[in-house]
Amino acid sequence: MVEHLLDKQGVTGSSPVTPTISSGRARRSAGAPPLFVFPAGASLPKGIAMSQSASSGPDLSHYPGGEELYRLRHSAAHVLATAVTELFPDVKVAGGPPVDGGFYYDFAKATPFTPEDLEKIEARMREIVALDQKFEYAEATREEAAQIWKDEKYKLHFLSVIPDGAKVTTYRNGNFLDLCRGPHVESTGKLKAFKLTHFAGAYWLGSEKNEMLQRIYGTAFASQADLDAHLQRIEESLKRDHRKLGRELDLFSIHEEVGAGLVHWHPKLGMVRHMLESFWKEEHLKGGYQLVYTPHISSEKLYEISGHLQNYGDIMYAPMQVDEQAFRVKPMNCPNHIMIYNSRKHSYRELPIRFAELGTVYRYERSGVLHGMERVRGFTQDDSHIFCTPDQLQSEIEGVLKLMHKLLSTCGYEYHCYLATRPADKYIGSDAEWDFATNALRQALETAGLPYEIDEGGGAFYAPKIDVKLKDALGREWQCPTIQVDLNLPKRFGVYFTGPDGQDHEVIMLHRALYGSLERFVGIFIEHTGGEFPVWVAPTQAMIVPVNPKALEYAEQTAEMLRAAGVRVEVDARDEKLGAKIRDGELQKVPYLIVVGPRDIEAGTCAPRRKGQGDLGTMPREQIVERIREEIRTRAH
RNA sequence: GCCCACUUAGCUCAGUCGGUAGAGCAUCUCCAUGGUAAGGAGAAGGUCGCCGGUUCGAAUCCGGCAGUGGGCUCCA
Repeated sequence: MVEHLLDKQGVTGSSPVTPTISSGRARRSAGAPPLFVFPAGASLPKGIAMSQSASSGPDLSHYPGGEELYRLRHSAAHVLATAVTELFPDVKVAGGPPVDGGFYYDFAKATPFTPEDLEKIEARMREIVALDQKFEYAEATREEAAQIWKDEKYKLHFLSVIPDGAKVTTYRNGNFLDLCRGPHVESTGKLKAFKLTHFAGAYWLGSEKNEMLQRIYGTAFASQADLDAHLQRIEESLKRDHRKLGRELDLFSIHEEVGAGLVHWHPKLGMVRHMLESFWKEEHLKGGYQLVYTPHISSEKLYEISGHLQNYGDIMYAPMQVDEQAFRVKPMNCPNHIMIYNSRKHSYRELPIRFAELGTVYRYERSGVLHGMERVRGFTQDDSHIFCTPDQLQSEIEGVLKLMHKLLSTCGYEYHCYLATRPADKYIGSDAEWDFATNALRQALETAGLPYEIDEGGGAFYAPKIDVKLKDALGREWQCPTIQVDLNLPKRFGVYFTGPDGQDHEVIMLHRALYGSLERFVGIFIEHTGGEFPVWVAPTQAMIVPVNPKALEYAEQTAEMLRAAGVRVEVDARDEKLGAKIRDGELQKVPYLIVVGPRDIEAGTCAPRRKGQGDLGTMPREQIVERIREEIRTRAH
């Protein structure tokens, strides 16, 4: 069996290799935990960590969908690799883990796969499933493994990173042998429902310094019904894509003539933004923030002092030469806020000082990362910098978390936090400073009772931070709120307060954005709501629909009642049939369509229809005015 | 930035073998006076993303650029 195996792998060396063969099932029943190999740098599903010890398998219970689904997808990845190596003998195999929602496998291939290749591969996979090949477990010595994969540089890399003392484990199905820690299903026949979904380039080991491999993505489920439901869900999600709704609801546009990643907000989305900004200002003023406004461009000198030019120069727009001085469009607001702070001396009695600005910044993001409103080149951060003493830091963070919760929960979000700690290699400041700042963030999270995950090494080079990521329609995460303790700028700019001792002390600077950027936040908000905005932000809150022109005057009168109550209301006076006006109102996702006709005129009634609920029946006009007013007042979602 | 794919009317899309372009919706005009998801008729609307090449002839084939989409990498 082993010889057969080696032959298929093209191993022709004279030294016989004899891995111990045992079935995965036998091995598990013997009490040994399942093992599996991830390519380093592969994006792992949340909660699944690469185990450092081969003797302790990872906890698969965190895998979304559970361990069984994990096995299924992991095995599907092997079947994919089996099919690919059979159809394309020249490919080199890299790695293929299950990921959230599916699996992938990476291959090195001289020419990229085509859509037709994908069909052939999937067809071959179905044949392999029909063959019901057993997944067979075997252990090998390092020398044996090195011999087996001597022509597979990617596998040799994975072999080289298996920790000393750990077992080298393999799984084989048919002619395909993989360096792998499992676990797998018993045989390929268990794969009842799978589908290859797409393919894309992916850097080897996730580093753009390395060559690009060809990655094929797929998904697998326990049953065809589950798979169909999954595909159906994706199809439904695509209908909530903010780029699609942006066109359909006339919300925003991006123009080639203007530039990629530069958003034009149309009137309706302008109203949504206005409402979110008003709410934001109201809450910030209540929270002791002071509004500031700063220039959009500044001398390049500012960014030399801040260090941004050195560290972020490649994302800044090129300089403009004015009066023999180089100016830059601002990529962040912090230096300007420091300028305001440093324009005079500050006593410890004044602290904390909280400057807030809806500050528009421009960053030259690489073209491949742009994504509708969610990743753009010009955006407005709901930015704030808090200058405080070390003693005040923790309570300030707590205050920020409280404010963040108010904004996010009002918009209808549930969220979870990441505590991003010091990066492994590049960072500034002392261990003591990092510990102090990181502990303050952690303590604040715990005081606030917010669950969080540690994002080890995910901090900025200048600061640990709390990040909150919100999901778009397809479940992709986007970083929105961020709270960062800045260990860098106070030193570079010399930001001090005068203490009770009459001496200058360095301030602690907290940098935070709670929506993150209005563009990204609103983009996700569109997807979160599916374009059905809560009444308090809806551009048009109510549409009066006269049954026929005879009811037009009564419709205007009804609109006036609502307007007087602070409701954004319009009258659909078009010469269309009622059914058509209802349909258009529904498609435009107006929260309240209020039908009025001859029957209502005498009784003073109307027939409102709530988006998502349908016809509410006939009621006095005063009643609907009150209902809508209340919904706006409470910012119901 | 990298890999792959795509770009035809305002929107969603057809367009065969290379022979100068089509539908539905939206828009405009007229007719229809209507109670909860599309009333009817007609008109107008396109330098087929841009630049170059091959060809008697290019939406169609080739190259470059731009933009968009899916990923990778990077980030609010």
